[in-house]
Amino acid sequence: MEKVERAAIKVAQTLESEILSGALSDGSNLPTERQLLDRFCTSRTVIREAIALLDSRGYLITKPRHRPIVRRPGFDSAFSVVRNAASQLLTDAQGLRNLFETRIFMEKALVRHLALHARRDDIVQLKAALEANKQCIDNSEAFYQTDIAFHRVLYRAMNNPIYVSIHETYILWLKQRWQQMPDCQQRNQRNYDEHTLIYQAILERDAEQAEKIMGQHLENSWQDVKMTFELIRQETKISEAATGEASLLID
Amino acid sequence: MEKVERAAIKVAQTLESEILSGALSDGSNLPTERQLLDRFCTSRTVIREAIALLDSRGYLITKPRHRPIVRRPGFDSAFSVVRNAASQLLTDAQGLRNLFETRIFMEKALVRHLALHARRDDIVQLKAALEANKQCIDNSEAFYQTDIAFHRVLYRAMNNPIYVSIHETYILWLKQRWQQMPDCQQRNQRNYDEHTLIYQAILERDAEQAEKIMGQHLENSWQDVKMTFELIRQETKISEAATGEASLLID
DNA sequence: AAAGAAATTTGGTCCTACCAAAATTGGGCC
DNA sequence: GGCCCAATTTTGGTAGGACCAAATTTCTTT
Repeated sequence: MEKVERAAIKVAQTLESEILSGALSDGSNLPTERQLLDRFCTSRTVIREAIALLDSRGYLITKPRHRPIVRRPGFDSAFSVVRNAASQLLTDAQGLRNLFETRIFMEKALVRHLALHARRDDIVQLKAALEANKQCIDNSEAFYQTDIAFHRVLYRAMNNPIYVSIHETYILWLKQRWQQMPDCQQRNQRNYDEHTLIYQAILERDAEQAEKIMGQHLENSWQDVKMTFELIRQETKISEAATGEASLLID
Repeated sequence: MEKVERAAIKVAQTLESEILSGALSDGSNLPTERQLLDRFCTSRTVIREAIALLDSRGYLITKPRHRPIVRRPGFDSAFSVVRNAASQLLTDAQGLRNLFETRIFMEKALVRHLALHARRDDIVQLKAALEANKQCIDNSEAFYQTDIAFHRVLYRAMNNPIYVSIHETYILWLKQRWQQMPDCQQRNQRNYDEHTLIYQAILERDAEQAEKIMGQHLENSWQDVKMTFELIRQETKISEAATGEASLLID
């Protein structure tokens, strides 16, 4: 179509189609830059630019001094791109709340759906996840993992990989927040209890109840997240005050 | 933290923080590469790499032979990144269905929410969108726009910009499909009727009914989308057959 | 003051070179 | 033969210079 197309884009498109067609198989290494340079009869600049492009679109995963690894993109890679793009929005309290709100909305809808349409197997998995969750109440790290696993069952039950990717993205976004939360066995217990109530509501096919409990559950979680947020604000305030003093001294 | 960090990343981070702080104001041009080169005491290679990075993360919009334009990212830019990343998945029938399924799920949940919590203003906007929709039944292009506008009201009613971005992304993904649909006034009429039923259900605060109609509405839409998909498949089949004949002739 | 021509700047591409980190090779040892 | 460690080669990251065509700016002309 367009004759004036940047060279890197053409190379990237060629490689992209080879990745999609399987000529470059998933998980294998990309040829070295000098090999590609040779093959495409172009400069290393262009090759490296093309690699950067493919990386940004999720066709490759690159580590600083290593050969790029080919990755046939799925929905997860699509979402891995948003992760970076939105990362900055998570430092803003309102942005994070907006995001968390969509999660609440999503999971409320999920449990409603499950309460109405859960199959036997879904129930079994939920039960198992709940049990694993119970075993870890006294271990915050392990509890966090099983907590995630419990929620993941909800997404998985949709039988559509996109939901799983969405869940993983939420987790990734919230991970840094969780790492700043203090250990609190009481919180674990509360979360477990709420999980149990959700499970029971689904078991009893009570969509209203399931949705309601999930709403409460996640609003409670939000309070935890918000708390870490305010902790940080206090810290920065303190450090600002400190630098303020320093500047006074300088004056 | 890490002493072994790629130079381009450091430059990108510096520029990123300047964009976020407003030192580089939204809409303004980035300094020329040579100016940046001078400022950061590094090679043009690194500068260009940093620019590519910022571009891929939505902090800049670049046109081939022009200065990059600074863009303070919002949720929409975050989603604009997914648009590219997922575009290839839309050529796969299963991928598109998975995507459409999430839209159905989302909008069913939206109308349920609206039926339960719509405020007077939301109703007014829905009514207006519906009326505009009605006026365009005989004009597919205009109908398409008002159709989108009607659904957009649902997302907007959540008072959270993320929902709007999600909607825009769905629209963008499906746009190319719609462009391949044949004009069909009958289809417009059907869609309008369904919109009306949804509106009425919300008006009557009948969440179940609203959700049900929305489900039917979007499943019908899916049939339209799917149809365009099969049209393409037939065409490629035909062209393949043609090339097959050609090769026979060559033999 | 507006329009057009000339000069300058800038982005895209190419090349060469260097260094440190990986990958590969080659021994030497068990 | 198989395994581990050192020497060697290859490779990715960065620097810096060069060239061209497209953009931009400056200057001239009307």
